[in-house]
Amino acid sequence: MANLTLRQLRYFQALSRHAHFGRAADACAISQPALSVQIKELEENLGVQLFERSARHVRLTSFGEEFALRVRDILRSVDELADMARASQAELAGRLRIGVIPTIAPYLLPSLVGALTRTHPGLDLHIRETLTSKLLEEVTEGRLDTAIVALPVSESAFTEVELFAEDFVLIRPEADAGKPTPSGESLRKMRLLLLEEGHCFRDQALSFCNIQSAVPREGLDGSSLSTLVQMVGAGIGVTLIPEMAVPVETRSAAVSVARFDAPRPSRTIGMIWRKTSPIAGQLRVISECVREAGMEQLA
Amino acid sequence: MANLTLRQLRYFQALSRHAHFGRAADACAISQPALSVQIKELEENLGVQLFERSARHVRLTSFGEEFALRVRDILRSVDELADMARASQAELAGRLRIGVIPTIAPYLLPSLVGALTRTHPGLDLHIRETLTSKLLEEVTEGRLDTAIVALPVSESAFTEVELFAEDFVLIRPEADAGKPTPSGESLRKMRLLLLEEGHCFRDQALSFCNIQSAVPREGLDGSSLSTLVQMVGAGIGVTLIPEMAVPVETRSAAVSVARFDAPRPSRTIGMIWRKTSPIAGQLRVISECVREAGMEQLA
DNA sequence: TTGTGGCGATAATTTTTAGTTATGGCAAAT
DNA sequence: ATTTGCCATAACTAAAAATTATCGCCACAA
Repeated sequence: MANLTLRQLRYFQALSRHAHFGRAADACAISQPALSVQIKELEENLGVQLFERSARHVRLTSFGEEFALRVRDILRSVDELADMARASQAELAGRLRIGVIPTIAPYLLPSLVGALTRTHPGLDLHIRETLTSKLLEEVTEGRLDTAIVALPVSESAFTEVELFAEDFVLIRPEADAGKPTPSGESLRKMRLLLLEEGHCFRDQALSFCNIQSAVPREGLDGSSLSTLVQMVGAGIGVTLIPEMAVPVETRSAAVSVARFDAPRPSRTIGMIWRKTSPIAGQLRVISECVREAGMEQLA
Repeated sequence: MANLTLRQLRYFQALSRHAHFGRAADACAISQPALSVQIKELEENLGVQLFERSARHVRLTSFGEEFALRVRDILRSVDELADMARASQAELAGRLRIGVIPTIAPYLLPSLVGALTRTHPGLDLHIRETLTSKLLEEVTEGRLDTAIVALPVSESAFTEVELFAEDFVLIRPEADAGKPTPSGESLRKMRLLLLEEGHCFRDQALSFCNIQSAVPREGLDGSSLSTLVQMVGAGIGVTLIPEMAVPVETRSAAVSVARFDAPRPSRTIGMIWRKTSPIAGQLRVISECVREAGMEQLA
């Protein structure tokens, strides 16, 4: 016994509406025998007569009437599936899950979220801030659509796009303002305050100073750039922060900002997503928005 | 562009459950390429990617997840259609619309309804009592499944089954009890009370008396057998009623019952339905119940 | 009665769709 | 570098659904 098909249900609906095989077949754009056969098979599948045929009339049986009610709902639901798909096709709409590293998020998100919701009102933004390793894991698992991190990530499963480069700047106590800017190497002799293990920026900073991250250090780690800057203001030491954090973090702290001479330390910020992501196209558009938001912050 | 099919939705569901083409294909009892192709066509139909395929994983897209929810409901509804059909197959269940003529209904229905609901609890009985002409029309239009009427009806679109014959009896004032039973012909000279125009029993009675129904008569028509009997009790005249009505109608009236000698007047009661009725089989079973109920009344 | 016309069923055939097996390619793992 | 697992593609076969042609029934008219 063959299976129930949507086609049969559609033909059934046409016939129940027209109560005439010929006209129903026309409505379905098929020949009358094709309709007859499909209706017959439908009835055989169900083991129930749906229509009563007499020489003069075609009429739904009482079972057929009840059947028709349910079929109507089913066909409507099916058509809605297609509608739903079409609606979701509207570019840049629907849920978008972005992960951002902590040394970018506080400075980039305000303008980024504003820009995205303004230009793409259909977007349902979900933002998650955490360390790079977790972001990569979540993107891999499909729990995030994309992440904004420092490049390179070098995972072959990901597409990487570069967004912008940002320099590192030295934050010193206010009293040090105007003193010559030390080199990376000479930072090793100062009390350099860094983020906790796991932050990519910690490693980037250490690398600039040519320090092995394995070297044990006591009590000099902060959990955020903001904390580090406050510690500098309290005279505990000096720190490095990315350029983008400068306006926010130095606004209300008694510190001075020093920029390095070339070769200036810097990092590249980029966006990544799974190469297999179905919204790769949309993500590329999003990445342009992110770049603009970043450039604006850096200007 | 081809159409969405239930098959595709079923395959989609399997794949969304197994997240693996090979295993999902097994579950559907088809080969892996067949599944791949159908899923691909589904995605092309919708114009949306439902699954994200990477070398290691198959995963629903976020659209796919939403899609899956709806698909689940749709497939359940479709399966229910088949269930519904199967359930309706249980003989003698579901709605049954019976029409009955007024000169039978009050006497037959109590025992008939009791018997039917007792022996076939699945039945949803709808009973309508009206004149034969209306019953025939409603059966023809499919608004009734069957009707209990006096035969013959002689409509080629109907199946007729004879149920039982019932005699006509003469109802006279109590004072006439024991007097010789008059012949049909001699009734013409008495004040014969009859039902209104339209009742088949009126015509049957007139025919027994060899009276043309066209003959005008003044003020002697009653709207029910009960009224006629009451009128007889009041000394207004005599009347004929069918045998089946005797126990009920003469119980509390000051009248006498006289039965005719052969050839005794009688009529045949039967059941009719459209030859094309899908429940012809069930109706034949029902007709046996009706016959039994009738015989019981006549006993 | 005897056409006759409308209408649905059936038959024979073709076209379309779905499925099979065989094979390819790619990324991950050894 | 090679193997392995897994999905996609190709070529081909089987099954399903159309098409056209035709039949048969029944109501209605001549």
